[in-house]
This record gives sequence, structure tokens and C-alpha cells, in this order.
Amino acid sequence: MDTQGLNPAQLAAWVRLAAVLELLPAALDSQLRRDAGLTHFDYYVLAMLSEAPEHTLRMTALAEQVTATLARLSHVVQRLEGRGLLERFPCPEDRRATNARLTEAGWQKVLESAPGHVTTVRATVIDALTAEQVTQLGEITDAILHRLDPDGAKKSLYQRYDPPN
Amino acid sequence: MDTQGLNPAQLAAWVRLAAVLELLPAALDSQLRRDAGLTHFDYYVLAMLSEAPEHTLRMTALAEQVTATLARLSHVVQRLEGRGLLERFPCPEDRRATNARLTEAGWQKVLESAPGHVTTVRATVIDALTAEQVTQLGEITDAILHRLDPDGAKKSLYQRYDPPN
DNA sequence: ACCGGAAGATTGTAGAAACAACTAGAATGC
DNA sequence: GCATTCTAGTTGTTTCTACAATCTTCCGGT
Repeated sequence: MDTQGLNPAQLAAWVRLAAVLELLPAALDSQLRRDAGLTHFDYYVLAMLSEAPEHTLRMTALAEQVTATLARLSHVVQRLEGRGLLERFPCPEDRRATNARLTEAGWQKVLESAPGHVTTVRATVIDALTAEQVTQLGEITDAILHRLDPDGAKKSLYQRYDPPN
Repeated sequence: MDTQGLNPAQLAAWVRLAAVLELLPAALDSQLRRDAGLTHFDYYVLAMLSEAPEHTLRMTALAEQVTATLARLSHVVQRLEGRGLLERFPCPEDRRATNARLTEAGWQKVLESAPGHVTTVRATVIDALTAEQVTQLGEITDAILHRLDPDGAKKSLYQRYDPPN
């Protein structure tokens, strides 16, 4: 590894965080793949739409919420549209823009796959921690996000889920 | 999102952790790509070799350390070999096995790219936290890893960097 | 009114990852 | 001592992601 100027506590924390960074997304992904036939990213796209009014969002807005480039989103949405989980239609107000809307099938998909996903999150993260640690984790990740995303492009999203007190 | 049975504190922590899970790997990756022309995974492979005796490891052992399938590793190693950063040679003890060894150029590559990487880790994670939070993060990630990796395949690696006290 | 540039999105292509099939060598069992 | 099985790796194919190029529409200035 790269011990360079990190003290033992810092190094221990970093090595473990790095391991979590590898294993946790893989775990979430494979659960969703297995149980719902969706990538975690696919799921995320559908989930964001499911929370939007009318189950509809403009491509640009959706891209921001899922932290993807428009190009990537466009490809993914194309596949999901092919599978009948969502549909695209031109935005009336701005003829450059495209709206993505969940279909009924897509909405059902979210409803049926969300519980399993939440269960995995619980099992791997939440239930592994004490209530106090959950609070600490919230504060720690918040601090890190201020570094990663100083301008808060993403901030609007996660600050919607306000920390208690 | 999927509020299902998560209380506000849990939800806040999870949403932020999920954001970190997206943004942090991307940040590390793009720094290494830009400054060293390496994927984070490439770097990781080279870094693990650089810590091994003789800068050499068997493919299987290496795969375990970087948490990859042998197939994936094989492809990556092939590219890195093509770039002259490492070399493969048959293992004398077991003729099924292959050893991967860092070349001099590969070793130099690690030496020159490690500082930048550590700087990024500092800037985005360590320096964002108080000393106490670093300790907490270590404990939290450790708890999560016990869930993600109960059998400790990966454990041997990160427990090498023992937590202080 | 019109020109330049920015915003919104799609498409094509090249590089990287996942998955499955396959080969060679070693270990085990009878 | 041979057949079965397991271990170690590689290769090929399909799928996804990243990046660059392109197109249309909107806006701002003059």
C-alpha cells in the first residue's frame, strides 16, 4: 500500500474504507442483478424516477441525480426503454429536452425490487452498526462529501434527507 | 429513494454513504488516470506487487489481494505486461501457476504515482475528518467488513494494517 | 432579425468489465 | 496406474462505460 505520511490510525481507516469501497458496491450490485435483473445503476435510475412527480424527469435532471453524464444515461435509458420499464417523450416546454417517465411495468419493478435492496443495505451496513455509529457515519460521510462535491451539485439530493437535529 | 423501515438518521447516513460510494472511487480513478495514466485497478495491482517479496506474486494470490476474478486479472495483467510495467513467468514449483513480477519500469511507476494518490486520499478523506472521526471511521468500516466478508478472504489484507490499540 | 455560442440530447466507437467456455497440470481415490 | 476431480490460467464474446463528434434548439447581444 502507500504508507506515505499516514499514521497508523489513518492508514487502518483508509485500508478498511478502500475495502468497503470495493466490496459494498459489488454486493449491492449482485443482489439486484440476481433478484431483479437490474444493475445497481439501472435500479438507481428507476428509483429516482419513482420519487419524481408524475414519475417523470428531464434527462438532464435525472443525470444529475444519478451522477452520470448525459451520454451514459442516454444509453442506459435506451436499454430500459427497450425493456419497457420507462418511456421517453419530448418535453413540451423546451423542444431540445426529453422527458423520461416510468411505465407501469417500471413502477411495479421498483415496488418489487426495493424491499430486497433495502434489506441488503440493512444487513451489510445499518445492522452492523450501533445507533451512535450510524450518526457518526452520517457526519463522517457528510464531511467527505463536502470535499468531493464542494459546489454541491449532488448536495441538493442528499441534503433532502436531512440529518436529524 | 427507498425509505422502507429506515429511520431518519439511518436514511441520512445511507444516502450520504451511497453518494460517497459513487463519488470517491470516481475521484481516485480520475486523479490516477490523469496523473499516471493508470486505472485505479491498474494502480492497485502494481501497488500490491510492489509490497510483495521480490515484487512477485502468483496470479491467484494477486487476484485475491485485489479482489478480482482470475479472468479479469488476466486481462489487466496482459495489458500491463504489454506496457512493460510487469512480466509474467511460469512458476517453477507448480507448472500450472504463473507468477507476475514488477519490472523496473513498473516499480518506478509505483514510486512516482503513489504520492499523488496518497495526496488525493488525504485531501478527500483524511483531512476532512477529525482524529476522532478517523478512529470512528476505522471502527465503522471494520464492522461493515465483517458483514461483507465474514470468512475473511480479504480480511488478511486489511488486518495487516492493524488498528492502533 | 441574425449571428455566435450555450444547452439538451443522441450516436458511434473504442476501451474495460462480466461471464462462460476451454486447456493444462496436479491431487485424490480405488 | 488410471479415471475423476480440482486448481490455475487463458481466451473469446457480450455488455457496459467513457469519450468525442454531431445535431437541434434556445438565448443573448447588437
